[in-house]
Amino acid sequence: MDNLFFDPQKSLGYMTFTTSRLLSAFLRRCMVQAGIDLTAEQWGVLVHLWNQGGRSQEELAQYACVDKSSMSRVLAVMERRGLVERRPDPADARRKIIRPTEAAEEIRERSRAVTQQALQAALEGIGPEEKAACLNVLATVTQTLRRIGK
Amino acid sequence: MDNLFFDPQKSLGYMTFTTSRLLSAFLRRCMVQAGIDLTAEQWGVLVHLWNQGGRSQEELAQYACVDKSSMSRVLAVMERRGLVERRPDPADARRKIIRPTEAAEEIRERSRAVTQQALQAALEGIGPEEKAACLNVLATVTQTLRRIGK
DNA sequence: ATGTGATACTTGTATATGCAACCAATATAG
DNA sequence: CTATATTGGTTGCATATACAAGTATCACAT
Repeated sequence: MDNLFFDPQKSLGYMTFTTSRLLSAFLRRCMVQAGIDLTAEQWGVLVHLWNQGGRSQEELAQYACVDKSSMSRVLAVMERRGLVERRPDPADARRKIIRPTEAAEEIRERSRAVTQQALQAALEGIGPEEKAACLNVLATVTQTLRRIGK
Repeated sequence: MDNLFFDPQKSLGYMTFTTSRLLSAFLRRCMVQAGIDLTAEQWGVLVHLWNQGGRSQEELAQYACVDKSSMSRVLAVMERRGLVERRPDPADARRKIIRPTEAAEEIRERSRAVTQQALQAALEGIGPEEKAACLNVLATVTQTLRRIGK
C-alpha cells in the first residue's frame, strides 16, 4: 500500500495550501453572508492596522509576507472601496501612511465576530493543545522560510 | 500584554495562509533554480495524475479543492506548455481525460527531488511527531471545511 | 420519445500574486 | 557637494482564484 508517487496527505505543502484556500474561501462566504464585502487578504490588512496603527505599504507587505507590488494593488482596491486612506508621509515623500477609514471602523467589530465564528466552525473537534502544537509548527516553518526563503 | 484587536499568530487562518504562500513561493524558486518551470499548482496537478492516472478536470478540481473553472484555466496553461494532454472521453463527450505528456515524464523524478529537498529545508528543526500532529490537525480542518464549507 | 434536470467544461469579471523593470526621493560614500 | 546606492512605491506581464452565467451532452422520468 501507499505506492504513491508522492503522498500529498503527508506533505506540509499540500496540506497548508489546501487548508489555507478552503479557509479563505469559507471566511469570504461568511463575510458576504454577514453583509460584509471583505476578502481574506483585505481583512488581514485591516487586522494589522487595528493592531499596530497606521503603517507603510512596505511594512504591511512584510507582515503579510507578500511582494510590495501585491500589497500596492490590494491597497488600491481597498482605497477605491473606501476602506483605507493613503496619505503621503510628511517625513519622507517616498512613503505613504495607510489608515483605516470610518467605513472600516464601522465593520470592525462585526467582521471580527464573523472571523471568530468561522474559525470556531472550522476547528470543530480540535483540542486547544492540538491547535497550539499545530500553530507552533507553522510558526517555526514561517520563521525558517522568512530566513532562507529568498 | 497581548492587547491586540486580533492576534494573527494564534489564528489558524493567518498561519496557514502565510505558511502556504511562503512555501509555494519557495518551491517555485527551487524549481526555477533547478531549471524546471512549474508552479506549485501545476506540480499539484501532475502529482495527482502520477498518483492516480488519467483523470477528468472535475476530479482534479475536487482533489485540489479549487473551483472547476480555476482548474480549467490551470490546465489550459499546462496544455499550452506541453505538460498535459486533454482528450475527449470516448465514453462521455462532455468529459476530457487529462494525461501527462512525455515532456512531463521527463521532469517527473527531478521535480519530486526538488520538492522533497525544499520541504526538508522548510521543516528544519521540526520533529516527525510534531509534523504528524500538525498534518493531523490540518487534515481534520480540511475534512470539516469540505463538509460544511459550502 | 421527449422534456427536464444534472453534469462537464468554458468564459466574463473582479481580485490576488510574483517578478522584473521603472521612477522618485532619500542616504551615503568619496 | 556630487555621484552612486538604496528605499518606497507603481506598472507590465503571466499565473491563479471564485462566482456567475453560458453551452453542450447525458440521464432519467413520464
